[in-house]
Amino acid sequence: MERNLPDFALGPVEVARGLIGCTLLVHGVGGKIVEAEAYDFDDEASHSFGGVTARNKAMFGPPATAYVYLSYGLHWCFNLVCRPVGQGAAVLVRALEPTHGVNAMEARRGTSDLRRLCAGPGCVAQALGVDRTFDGATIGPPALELLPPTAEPELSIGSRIGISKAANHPWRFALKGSRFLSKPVKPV
DNA sequence: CTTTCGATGATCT
DNA sequence: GATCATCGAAAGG
Repeated sequence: MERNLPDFALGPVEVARGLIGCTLLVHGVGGKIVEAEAYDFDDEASHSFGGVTARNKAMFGPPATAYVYLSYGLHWCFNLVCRPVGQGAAVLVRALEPTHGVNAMEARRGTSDLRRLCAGPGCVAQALGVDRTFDGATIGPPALELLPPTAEPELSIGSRIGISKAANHPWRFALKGSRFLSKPVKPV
């Protein structure tokens, strides 16, 4: 059964689920998405909660564009914008299984530990060379490519991590059994 | 294996 | 002035 890219006409929870198993490439470098979290438009934990600001305005742009922000003053984090249009819903890409351009990623990350190369949102952005210049960018070659899964992924589902508000929603999705996750998914 | 903590700066109140 | 969708090193079991 052939799988497709997630339908960005759907909300962030469906898109986050659908992104697992897709391949994300930035200028040809990246890997298979094994972990993603949904941030909805009416979600207290979402940067969009409370309306448009200078930082989050890309979240309110068209679906299938990027929202990139600086976390803790140190780490870039990469999101994909979803419907509803103009409401600020997005999916945070949290971990990849490295497949393309491993040498480049090792150089950027300063490690050759394959397992930790893209294990966490800050690590993903660093490995792929993502920074503020990608904020608001539209998905499409050559800079930003998203390829569909080659097989039906089996999922693990858990609560989002690293947040203090609205932490109870089961909006963290992962490829079951992957050893490239930022953290294990707690059993339901 | 786990928990704790410092780095570091933009953002928002 | 407080918070923060993080990371990695260090210390403890």
